[in-house]
Amino acid sequence: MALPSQRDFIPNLAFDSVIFGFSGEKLKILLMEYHNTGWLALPGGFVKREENLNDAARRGLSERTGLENIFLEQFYTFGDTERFKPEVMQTILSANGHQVERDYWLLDRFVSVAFYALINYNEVVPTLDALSDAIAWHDVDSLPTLILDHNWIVDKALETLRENLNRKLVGMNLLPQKFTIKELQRVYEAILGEKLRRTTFQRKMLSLGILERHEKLYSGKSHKAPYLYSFKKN
Amino acid sequence: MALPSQRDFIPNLAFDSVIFGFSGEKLKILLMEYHNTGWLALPGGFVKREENLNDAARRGLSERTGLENIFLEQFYTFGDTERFKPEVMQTILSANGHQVERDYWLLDRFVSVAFYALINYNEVVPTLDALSDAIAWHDVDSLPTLILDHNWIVDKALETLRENLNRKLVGMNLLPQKFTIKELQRVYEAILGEKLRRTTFQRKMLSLGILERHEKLYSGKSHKAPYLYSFKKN
DNA sequence: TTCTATTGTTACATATTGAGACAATAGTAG
DNA sequence: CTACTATTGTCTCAATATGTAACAATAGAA
Repeated sequence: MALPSQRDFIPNLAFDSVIFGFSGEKLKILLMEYHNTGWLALPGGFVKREENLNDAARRGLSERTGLENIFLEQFYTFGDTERFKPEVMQTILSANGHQVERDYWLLDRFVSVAFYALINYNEVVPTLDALSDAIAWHDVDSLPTLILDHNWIVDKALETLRENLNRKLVGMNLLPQKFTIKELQRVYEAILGEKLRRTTFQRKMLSLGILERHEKLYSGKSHKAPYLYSFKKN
Repeated sequence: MALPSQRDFIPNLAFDSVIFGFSGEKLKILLMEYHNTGWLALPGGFVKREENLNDAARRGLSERTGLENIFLEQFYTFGDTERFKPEVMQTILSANGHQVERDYWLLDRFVSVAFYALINYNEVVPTLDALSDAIAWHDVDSLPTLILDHNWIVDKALETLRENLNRKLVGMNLLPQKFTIKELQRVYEAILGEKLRRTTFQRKMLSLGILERHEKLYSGKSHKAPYLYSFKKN
């Protein structure tokens, strides 16, 4: 597979995406594993010369997950010189059988705009890119070491997610359209990393007036069935 | 004065700063006026090849205000293609007597990382840059039209400032070290754009336990003198 | 000494949240 | 069909936090 050409992209500028999903129990993110190195990294990409920055990230997200219309937001731009480790990209490229010149554009310094995305775990079909041979979900609370500053990027994404949880009612994007309040509570708990009180959470969510109540969900378990809810359209 | 050389900077990447100050009554920002055009713009600059992104913004801030150790934080990266209007920079350059080639690097597309800064209005000595002939404070609630998307950048900065006001106790950076609660209240009111209730505000601030009480401030007015406060270190 | 404007604090009503109690109910075990 | 269990939806009461107003203290002016 051909490498991306410098001519098509803005030099020295990249994006990386922290793609969050919720398994039903734990908060997870998607990580790429690079061929022959075992190295793990956030999915990312480059910005085309005639493309909006945010559209580039959305394109990358759709290429990796097959999903459109996803919650996606930038949260920080990483531009420290310590990011500049040409030997990392060099190794990844040669592990893929690519010989490049010392001044090849991908070996240069990159400033990376970081985004976080919230998606419905069950709808995704993770798809590889040219340099990777695996893409998989990993628990955010027990991540392995990632390349460059990617662990730091994930930490910052989580921090932003926590801050935006109530302010932007962001939790909804991690669930299917219809869900129980218990499931919503588990999402909040996974993001905040702490247990919440059931009755307080239920009262709080219902009092916001943003939920629409639907039919009950019969799980087959021997207890009272919870109602399903969806978020009101605007 | 010589133009910046492409060789020293990362191409296609800029930063812009929304520098907030508080006059005692109104929230203000610093704007540059470009020579011979009357155009107004946010102070900004470019990132040196061996310089951290955040350090570049801090350098630009210090060049414009003479201040070090300032509250400075990035809040968004603007990367839409509509930003790309080479005729704007072209006009600014020729108004300054610079003839440049069509492919001159400053005429290319730029993605701009935007920062906001909070400074003590009275300590600043606004300083010009190479292309401008005025730098001055402007009321944020009655801004003129700025070049490119700079009005939009200011709006987003204000929005971020409002969101961070309580969360990060950011208001303190706009005041001198010692201040009265009334002055602090005026800062909050200017940022939020609404009147606050005196007693509630006073109780709230004191209950946070972040203020240290000092001597009284005798203003010469005929009424009870308020206490001066400072923020506790850490 | 009286008066005015403003400050710091208290008091009470109202709203929000913490913590637990309780009835309703879907299935399971007898 | 009845007793039992786990979980849900709702209510109650206590503990906090906030809105609103009252009030005493006080720095200077008249």
